[in-house]
Amino acid sequence: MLDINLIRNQPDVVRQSLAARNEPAITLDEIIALDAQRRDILKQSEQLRATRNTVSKDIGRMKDAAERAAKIAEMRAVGDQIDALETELKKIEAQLDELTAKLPNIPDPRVPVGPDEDHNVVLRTVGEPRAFDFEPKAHWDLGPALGIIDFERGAKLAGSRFYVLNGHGARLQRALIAYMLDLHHQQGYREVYLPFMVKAQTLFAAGQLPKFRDNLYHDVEEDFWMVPTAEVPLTNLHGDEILDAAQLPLWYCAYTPCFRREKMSAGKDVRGIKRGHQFDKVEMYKYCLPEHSDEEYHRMLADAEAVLQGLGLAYRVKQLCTGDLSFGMRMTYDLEVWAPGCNEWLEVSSVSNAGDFQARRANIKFRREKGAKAEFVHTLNGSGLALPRTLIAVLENYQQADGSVVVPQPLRAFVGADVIRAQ
RNA sequence: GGAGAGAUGCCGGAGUGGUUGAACGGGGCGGUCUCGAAAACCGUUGUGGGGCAUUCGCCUCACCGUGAGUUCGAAUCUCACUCUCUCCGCCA
Repeated sequence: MLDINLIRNQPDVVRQSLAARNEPAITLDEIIALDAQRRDILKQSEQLRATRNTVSKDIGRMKDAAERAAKIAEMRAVGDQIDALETELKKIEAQLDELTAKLPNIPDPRVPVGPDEDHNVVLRTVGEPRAFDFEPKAHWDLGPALGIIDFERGAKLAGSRFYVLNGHGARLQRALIAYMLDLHHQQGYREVYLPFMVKAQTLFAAGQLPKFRDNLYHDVEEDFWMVPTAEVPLTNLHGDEILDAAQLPLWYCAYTPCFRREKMSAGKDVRGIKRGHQFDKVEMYKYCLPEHSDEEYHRMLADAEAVLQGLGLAYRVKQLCTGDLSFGMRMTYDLEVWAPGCNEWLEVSSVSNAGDFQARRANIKFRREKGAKAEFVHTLNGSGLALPRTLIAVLENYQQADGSVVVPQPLRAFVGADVIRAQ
C-alpha cells in the first residue's frame, strides 16, 4: 500500500513509477478526486457529529420537557443527515481502497528501467559451470532412471504438474531443507513453523490479494487459502503490532510447502519438476528500521548466496528491471543456478526489499522510544532457496557418466549416502 | 460436533443508556527527596483520520473482539460473526 499523502502531494512520483513498471492502464486522477471528496464529506459529517455530541450531552441535563423534546427532534434530523453523509463516505472509501490497493510499490531509484524481463541485468556470475566429458542428462531422464523421481505415479495421484520423490530423491530434498534451515540458523535467523493455510486478510496484507487471486488455492467451505509462499504468513507474523525499536531487526526463516495454480504459466515448463502446483521452499524474512533496510537487504542476498556456495553450485545474480519487479517490491535480485541438463539458468531465489509497502498493508509499526510516534517498519524477504529447482541443480551438476549422482558434502549426513545409484 | 463462560487501555480489572477515552491497582516514563539507590509522594502514560499552525502545539471525529441495528445519546441494549477458556463427544 502506498501512503495516500504521497499520492496526494507528489502524484508525479507515483506516475513515473507506473510508467517505469509498464502499467500505463493505471491512472491516479480518480484516486485524487475521490480523496478530495472523501475529506470534504468527512469534514461535513464531523461538524454535524460535534454538534450532536454537545447537544446530546445538554439533553441529558435538561429539565424542561418541551425544550427537551424540541432538541431531540432537532438532533434526530441531524442524525439523518449524518447517516446520509456516512453512506456516501463509505461508498467513496470503498472505491478509493479498491483503487489504491491496485497501485504497485515505487521502485528504488537504483533499479534499472525496462519494460520486461529481457531488460533485467546480470550483475555477476559466481563459480564456473562444471565442464562435462559426457553429455549431461536432464533431471527428467536422470531422476526416473535412478528411481528417485516418479512422474507417472504423481500424475496418477494428483494429475499433471505433480510428481513423487522416491527413496534417496525424497531424502535428498529433505537433506536440502535441513541443510538450508541449519545454515540460516547459524546465520542468525530464527526458525519458525507456520500455518500453511491462512485467512484472506493475511494474503491481502502480503500483497497477494486482490491481484494474484487466480494463482491461489482456496477452500471455499472454510475460507482458508493455501500459502503460495512462506512470505505470506511471515509478513503477517507481526501484523497489527507496534514493535520496540530495540527489538529490531527481526530475522526469521521458515520451511513451508507452497501452492500455486500456475494459471498464468499454462503450458510453460511442463516438463520435469521445475514448476509444480506444490513445491517446497525455505524462506528468509526480516523486519527492520527504514534506515537499515538496504544494509539488511544486501546481507540477506549474501545469506542466500551462501546456500549455493555451500553446495558448490555455479550461479548468477540478476537485478530485475522496473517492468519485471513484482507488485509489492522496491528492488529484487534473482539468484539463478546453472542446470547443465535442462541447459538453462534456473531461478532458485528472489531476494526483495518491500520498503514499508507490506508494513502499511499489514499495519506493522515500531516506536523509536517511549511516547514517540509509531512508524512503519521495512520488510525484506528472500528465498533460501526454492527446493525443486535446487534439487534439479544438484542432480544435474553432480551426475556422473554412469548415471549416478554424487551427494554434495554438506548433505551426506542427512541423506545417509555419498552417492545416489539406481535403486 | 454439543453445553456453558468470557473478550475493556502495556497488564490485571471496574463499569448495564447521558458530564467515561474510560474508576482502581500494577508496570513504564518524568519529577521531589537522596551522595546514589530503595521506599514514599506528585505528575504522566493508546491508536487512527480530518482541520488549523507547521516552532512547543491546538481543535475535532472515530475506536472498549468484528460487523450490523435500536436511540437525541451506546463500552453499557438487540442481532450475527470471530476468537479464547471449561466440560462432554470424536479423532492423528
